Amino acid sequence: MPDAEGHPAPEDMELGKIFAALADPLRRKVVLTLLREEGETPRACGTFGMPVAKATRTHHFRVLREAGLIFQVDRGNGRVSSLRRAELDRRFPGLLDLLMHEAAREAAKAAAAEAPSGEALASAQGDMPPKATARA
Amino acid sequence: MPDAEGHPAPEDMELGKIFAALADPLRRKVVLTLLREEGETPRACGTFGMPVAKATRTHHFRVLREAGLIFQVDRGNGRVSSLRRAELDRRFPGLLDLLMHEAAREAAKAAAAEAPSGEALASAQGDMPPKATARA
DNA sequence: CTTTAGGTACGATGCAAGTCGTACCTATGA
DNA sequence: TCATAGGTACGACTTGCATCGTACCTAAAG
Repeated sequence: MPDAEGHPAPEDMELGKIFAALADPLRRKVVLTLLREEGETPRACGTFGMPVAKATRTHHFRVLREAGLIFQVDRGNGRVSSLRRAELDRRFPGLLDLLMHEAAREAAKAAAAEAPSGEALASAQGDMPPKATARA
Repeated sequence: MPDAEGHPAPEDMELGKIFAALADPLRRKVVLTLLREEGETPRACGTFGMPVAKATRTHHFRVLREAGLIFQVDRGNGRVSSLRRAELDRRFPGLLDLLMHEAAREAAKAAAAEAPSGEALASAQGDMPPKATARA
């Protein structure tokens, strides 16, 4: 049962909603960013560089929140979002690793596209060790 | 690059399409069925018990095929579908485990709803060992 | 060869999702 | 106090998705 702010309890999270939320590339990027910056100073909602209007941004964050992926809390003026990592790892083990794995793969592919050294290209085609060698 | 029948190569599979395909409960059920019956005699398309019309079934199978989740091949009269398990395990490691884990959880939850023995109910709330104790 | 069963193609429809503009609310800061 | 920045609520629009009926195709069965 969700709380007043619309955060579902782990046992109420639905895989269908999780998948639907992560099907959108913008929302996937937000989760990835949160995943990478875990432990750092929490980000404000509008600092993710989403190329959409304010209202659309609110919509995307609501989808992420109601699916159970992120936790939002008011902080003075704005509102900060954080990944519900521990709960997600329990409820959907392997989900976040899947996202990280794909992000690493895409980063390697992008690197190979700019510096086609053959070696990087080959590793971009298959699977790769969890080592993100992004270049930008 | 997809082949003539619309099967994408592993390196062309997109996580967004995979998530979008698996966001639908009917399609998720098909993948789960294929996953459970791996190695058995291949199923025909229409034997999955989908409560939809023929045209709708074709649509769902096309989404699964074009996402890269299933492989379809004509066999005489009908057409049989099989899970692209090896390729999926390489390209998206943990994805199928995630589906199996959730299926086991839902099976345990359904069992607890009919036989509330307390023990099964407690295991249905948290995580559980990969042991599907479905009852129907 | 005709029938029949399994699937696809095409077009139509209803609904949900992504997008935006505008108005409104709430803290912070001048 | 007033202005401003960060977010939400609401309504509207557009696109895509799930659904279906119908027509058509192909192979097995008779």
